Amino acid sequence: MPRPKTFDIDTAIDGAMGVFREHGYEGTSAQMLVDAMGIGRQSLYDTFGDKWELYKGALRRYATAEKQAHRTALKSGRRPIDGIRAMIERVVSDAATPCLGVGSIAEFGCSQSELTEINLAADRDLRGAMIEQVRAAQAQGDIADALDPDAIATFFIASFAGIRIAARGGARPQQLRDLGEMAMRALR
Amino acid sequence: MPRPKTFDIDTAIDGAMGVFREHGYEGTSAQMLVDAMGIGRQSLYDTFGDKWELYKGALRRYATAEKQAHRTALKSGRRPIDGIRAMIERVVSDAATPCLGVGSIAEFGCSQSELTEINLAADRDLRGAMIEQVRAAQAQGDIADALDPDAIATFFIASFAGIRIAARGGARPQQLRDLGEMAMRALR
DNA sequence: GTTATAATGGAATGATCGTTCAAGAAAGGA
DNA sequence: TCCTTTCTTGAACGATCATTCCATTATAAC
Repeated sequence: MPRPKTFDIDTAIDGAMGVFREHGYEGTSAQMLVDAMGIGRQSLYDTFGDKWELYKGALRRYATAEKQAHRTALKSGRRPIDGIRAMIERVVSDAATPCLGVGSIAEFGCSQSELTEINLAADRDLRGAMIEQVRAAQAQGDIADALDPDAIATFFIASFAGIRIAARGGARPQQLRDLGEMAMRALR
Repeated sequence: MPRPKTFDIDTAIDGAMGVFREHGYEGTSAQMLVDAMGIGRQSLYDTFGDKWELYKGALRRYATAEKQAHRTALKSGRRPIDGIRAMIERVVSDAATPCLGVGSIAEFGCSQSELTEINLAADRDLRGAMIEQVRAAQAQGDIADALDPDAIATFFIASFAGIRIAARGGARPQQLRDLGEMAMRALR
């Protein structure tokens, strides 16, 4: 009978994710992946296929985790607007580590349909939760009724990308907090 | 006496810029550059040194051109707020083509000081013009006095990055226009 | 112990990378 | 005409790339 796997696949993917987040797809070599994942080169290819497949796996895992974190923050707090604020503040305080979603879009745009599909699926899910929350906040008078919830969701996602690019470009924490404040301000 | 140069250096750099904008630094090969620039490979290395030097040249040229375009839009219109709106609308309507500034930051972050310096220099210049314009708009009551002009400038720049990433991710023109509207709204 | 699989590490493959060498064609000033 | 330089082209270089082959060791179930 077979010897069971000893290393955890998700842990290995997390290692790959870290490298891809920092250096992008083209900027990452197989050797960097081997080092960061803590497994042998052959195990890498046996388990994940090739570099591209591994990148997709990392992006998939990142997207679902990030989406979940957003939703959790969104549902936190007593009032709907509190959840929205919590979501923004989480992005602000986590902006120091690069975002693989933004990275993949900056690097590939829409040219790789497999990536676009992954990003769009997470986007769609998250957008749904956002719209729901925005509607609730509007019902409580915390967000202007004139605003279209869908446009606000788009605005959130774009603002997050803006904050993350700002952070990657060297913005200081205070500036990032101000950006979060400005985003909140647009809702009134 | 020597034969004068036949190709225009800036035109060649523009060709390189187009490739770098679309594929990033690592995703661009020397052959792609030769094809896009319309010059021989040897001329490329004779004139520009190497790929990295060429990338810096392209970024430098892009940054100054972009900064200038921003300033021109900023100064247009009768009232200061009109200039601000024009600047935002220009970003919205040009968002279809990728931004080399955003691309360089997404790809390298702050790890390459030579790039950071180029981006920061343009940023500093542009920020100065923005602050001036914001103060004028505040004096006319078109932007809330409570807002710090410097924070608004940061917000503009981050919003532009957000809009451009959104566009690169496949956002439709209407969504981009909405993003511009939301950015304007945060100023009230 | 035997067997089947997991996993590692090193060497090798073929491709592509950025870059340079070498030679020739083109073009203006003398 | 003859220089001198520009520019192009193709071949070549060494390095690195992703990937695979191979031999070896380790560990579980039988």
